[in-house]
Amino acid sequence: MPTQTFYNLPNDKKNQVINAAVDEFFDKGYEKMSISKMISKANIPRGSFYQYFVDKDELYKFIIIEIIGNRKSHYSTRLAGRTDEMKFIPFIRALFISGLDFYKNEPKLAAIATDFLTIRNQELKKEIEGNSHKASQQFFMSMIESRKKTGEISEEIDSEMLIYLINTINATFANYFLEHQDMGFDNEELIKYIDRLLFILQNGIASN
Amino acid sequence: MPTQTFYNLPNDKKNQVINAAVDEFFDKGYEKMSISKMISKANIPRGSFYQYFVDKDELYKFIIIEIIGNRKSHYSTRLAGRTDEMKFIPFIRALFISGLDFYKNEPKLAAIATDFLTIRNQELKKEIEGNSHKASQQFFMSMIESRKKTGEISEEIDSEMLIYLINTINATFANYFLEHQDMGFDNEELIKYIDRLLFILQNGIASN
DNA sequence: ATTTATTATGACAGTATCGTCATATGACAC
DNA sequence: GTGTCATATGACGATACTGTCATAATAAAT
Repeated sequence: MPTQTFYNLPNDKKNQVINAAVDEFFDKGYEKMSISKMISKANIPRGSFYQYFVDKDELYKFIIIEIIGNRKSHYSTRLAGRTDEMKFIPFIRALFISGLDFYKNEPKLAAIATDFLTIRNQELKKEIEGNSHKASQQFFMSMIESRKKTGEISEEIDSEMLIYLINTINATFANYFLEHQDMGFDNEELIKYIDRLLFILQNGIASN
Repeated sequence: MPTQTFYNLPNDKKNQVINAAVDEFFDKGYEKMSISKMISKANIPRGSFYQYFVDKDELYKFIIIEIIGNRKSHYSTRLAGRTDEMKFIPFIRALFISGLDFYKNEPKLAAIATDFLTIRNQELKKEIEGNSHKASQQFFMSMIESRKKTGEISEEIDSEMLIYLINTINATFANYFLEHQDMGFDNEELIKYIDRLLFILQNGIASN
């Protein structure tokens, strides 16, 4: 995380650094991202960077947790209120669609967030995931359990596996956009994809 | 791909190079893998390497396509014969299990193959995927279509989306092992996981 | 005006990697 | 034993990046 010095900076300068860092991480990914290049993009002297951050990992943590985390929660909190009333599939649908929104409006941040899922530095990854992972796991779990009681979800379903499946789908959806950015999907089409997927999730593949 | 010089090498030396390359790619992943380090592991002089391969990408292609591709097909051809008689879900089950086998018997190769799915060099990725991608897509497609005719799979299912879902699950299963290697799963437990997942795929989450 | 604390700056040493090239070695042919 | 391939070798220049440190600039305080 940044030093106090960084937080004390005038906003303009802070944003220069943040924007350059986001650009670099977006371009090169965590592994290949170079502090030297980001410094010259941000137009700050080398020494200054090391006054703001200990090293690349700290910069990365800052971008993922503070910058992306905050931006992301802005999208997902729209959902948070209404979860109790919602049925499960519509909730998942809303979740995926809010993911799409994030991707459309903040493509760079979304791409960095997706890249984060594949970084090889497991220690760093776990440190960044921290408790947020457990929290979201528990949130899903209690939601699924309650929907089992109302009969919406079959008791036979393995809850953990369902969570895993949903996260998986969510992650690869994001990946899919990354690799097909050129195709310029429109929103309607994307939502059709989601609905086709949710249909399978709801009904399974079997006839009747 | 390698030069003729490389293919002319005595097997021992060839294997030295292959093993060192596999080790390095396994350790560091495509992005961070260093030719210098692999050279010294393989105990060959720097100049020799450049007599065998143009650069890292060519070495990578060789490892993914020739080394891993061949090894992998060894596992999947066990399946290939019986696909006609099999029902869809048992086929997918067998597919996942053969994936597990590959992972258990060739963990390094499997990890490299998984890492390959996440490389950022899209051009290289597509070049390596080449036609094999299309071929497997078509194979699945015709299988699904035929199972729709027999009534095993509902006509309402979007075939393309189903393929996507299966590939997704397959890929993240592999990822899951990578990140939890320490846990030393036994085979039975793993197959239980697969069955729980397939149950969802078969029946959906809805009650009845 | 001096002192004190904070921040800025960029030259520098250290390290890692890359791809090349001139030269050496070996094997086989005539 | 001379010539001709094919292969081996490792020193080298080029490039890129990292983190540090001595020094300079700035602001605020007395």
